[in-house]
Amino acid sequence: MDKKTRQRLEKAGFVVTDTKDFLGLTEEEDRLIRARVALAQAVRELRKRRHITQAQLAKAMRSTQARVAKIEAGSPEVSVDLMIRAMFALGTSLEDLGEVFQSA
Amino acid sequence: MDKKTRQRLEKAGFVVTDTKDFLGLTEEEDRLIRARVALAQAVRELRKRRHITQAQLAKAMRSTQARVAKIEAGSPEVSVDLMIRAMFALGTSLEDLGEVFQSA
DNA sequence: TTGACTTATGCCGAAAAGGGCATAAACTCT
DNA sequence: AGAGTTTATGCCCTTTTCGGCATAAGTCAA
Repeated sequence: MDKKTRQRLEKAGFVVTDTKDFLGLTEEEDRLIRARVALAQAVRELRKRRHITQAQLAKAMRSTQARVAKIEAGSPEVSVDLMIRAMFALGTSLEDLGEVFQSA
Repeated sequence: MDKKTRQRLEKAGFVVTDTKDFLGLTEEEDRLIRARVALAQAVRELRKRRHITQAQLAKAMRSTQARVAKIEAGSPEVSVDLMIRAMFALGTSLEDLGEVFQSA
């Protein structure tokens, strides 16, 4: 949201905030969630770029299609470990994995 | 190990390899382990730089001293999630976290 | 050396995360 | 529209990971 829009909204009586403040997250929780969301997106984008289905990725990482769907959805019931395994199964280097966190 | 040393050893009949090949790890497994080791080291170094004990870090991240010891030991029974929580509790940014992976 | 402090290891029961499976929902192509 | 494919959800049971706790082992200063 740009500054002008924000000022216009605030003038109109709205309270403009971000998800972290709105949900009352600590800085640590916020970072963890941002990292998870970034990983989820990265997995989906990379998988699509490779032109493979969730089922194929699942096989490559010895998991299931259902799990991959949950990974990409950023479901809280999947661990960062599993997300990273997905990234590696897609051929991601440690270098590129690092960038995913940095872009979060 | 530098090239000269390696050649000397091979001439003497030794087989020089790395842990990945020796243990027969896949590329994915190797990357995951390297990432975990790098995280473990990063937690310990950062904690020491902050001059706090394992117990203090444990409290900050709502875990236990025993867990922190296992994190720093790179124990397979601790998840990457927990390691990352430790890094964040130590004040690490997403930017810096990314670098930890890249240096692995 | 002994006593405080810190770190390492092991065990337990509880909670989280995983795979397997079924099936619903969404999307594609003819 | 309907069949085929891909993705999303939910449930169950098993495995993994967790905190809590006790205690061993290591460190260091008095």
